[in-house]
Amino acid sequence: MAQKVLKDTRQKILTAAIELFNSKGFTGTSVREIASKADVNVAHISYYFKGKGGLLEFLVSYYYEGYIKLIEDNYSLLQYSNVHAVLSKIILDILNYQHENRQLSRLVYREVTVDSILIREVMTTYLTKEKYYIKSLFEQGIKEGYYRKAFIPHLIIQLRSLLHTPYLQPQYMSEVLHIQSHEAYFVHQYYKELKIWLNSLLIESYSRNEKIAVIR
Amino acid sequence: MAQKVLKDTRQKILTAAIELFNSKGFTGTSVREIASKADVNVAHISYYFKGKGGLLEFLVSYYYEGYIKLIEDNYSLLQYSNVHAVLSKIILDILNYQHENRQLSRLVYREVTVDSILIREVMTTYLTKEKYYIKSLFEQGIKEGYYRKAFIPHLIIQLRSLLHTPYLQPQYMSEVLHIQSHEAYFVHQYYKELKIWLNSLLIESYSRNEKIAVIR
DNA sequence: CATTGTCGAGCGAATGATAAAGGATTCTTC
DNA sequence: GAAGAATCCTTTATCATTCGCTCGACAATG
Repeated sequence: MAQKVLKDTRQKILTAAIELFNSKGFTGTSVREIASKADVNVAHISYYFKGKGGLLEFLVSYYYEGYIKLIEDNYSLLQYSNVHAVLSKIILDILNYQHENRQLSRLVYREVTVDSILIREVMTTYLTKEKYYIKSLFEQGIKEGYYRKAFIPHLIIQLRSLLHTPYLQPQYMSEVLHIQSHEAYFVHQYYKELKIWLNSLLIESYSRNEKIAVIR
Repeated sequence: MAQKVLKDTRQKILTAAIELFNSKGFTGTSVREIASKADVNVAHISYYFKGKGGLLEFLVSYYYEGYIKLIEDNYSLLQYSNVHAVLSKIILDILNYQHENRQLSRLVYREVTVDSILIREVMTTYLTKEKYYIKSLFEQGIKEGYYRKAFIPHLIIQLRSLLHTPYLQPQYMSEVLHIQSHEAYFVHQYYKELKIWLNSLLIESYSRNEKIAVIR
């Protein structure tokens, strides 16, 4: 009877869980809190997600599915473009992806730092893929003479650090640095910074005349 | 009776707590686990630290006390040195500090990303100080013409990202990138990378002839 | 003796999970 | 389209654990 609810139960649980996991952490949130915030019966969480753990697993997988797809899509454009342009575009897309999924980003990046079986699985699937693509791009860039020689794993950790940290620490960004990282404008601003970092990898002759096109 | 125990109860609790908070997170660890691992009675935790929360508070404060002291000590050397040298030394010292307190670093950096009253206090005391010193150094560097003009808060978040992330994600470092960030050698290697980043802030004339001395 | 440290026991509250039963909806078959 | 079956969704109530914390007794120390 009555009108159909706008959000179905499943989606309401997800929304509430993201918000609570984001602000209180996974282990710091109880299923009753989630059910209460979602205005839903407690049993639904087990019904739809096989318990609290399954809920986190779903969220993490969902996040990294989109994250990896984004990288793969850009990587496949390599045949029509060049390494530097593709990397730039990946950086921009990841920033936007994080911006659109701010709460989810923070909780995923945080929970991924605890020791657990789930996390180990995530690393061997998604994060290994991420590494593969980024590594390939840097390798090609070096091979083709665009980028200076460097220890690639160190480049990867630097890139990841720079990309993720602002979205892992939004309260620090706003309350200490007074940067409103949740505003869309931040993405543009910060993207410029990361471009500078990426350009610093270019060998001098290329960085001078900007021979390499940039996708905008 | 018997011989005096090597570690006193208080210290045993701290050691166990660091290990458990590090691997399972604050809310993911119970006081009973800590007491059990420390081979100590549960009541001791409340007796010495006023409960589990007080234990975390102590650890976080302890960590940032050393962290800030390190920065302040270097900052005070500014009168005998120059901005670039001081910043380089701070980077190296922080890396070493994190290396010597690996488990504590990870747990502090993780717990600092959850919303809580404790964290808000930490930010307004320690992290504001950190920001003050780093900001001052960058400002002076720019004013004196060493560094290119830049938006300083963005420099700070970049520096912090690059410094902290490897110690926030040691499992990622080892299992995905195959970098043994827990070995002392990593500090030296990674320091070179951060020097490159810092040098990229130098304006061209300075970066070319390396006029500015580097503390080693 | 007074202070400090240690210990076991247990309190009340909260935790994650599920069984059982009923309701709602969809699908099958005629 | 109607009757019945099957599936899906929702609710209530409750289970067994585990949570953080503290009380009161006891031992060690100075």
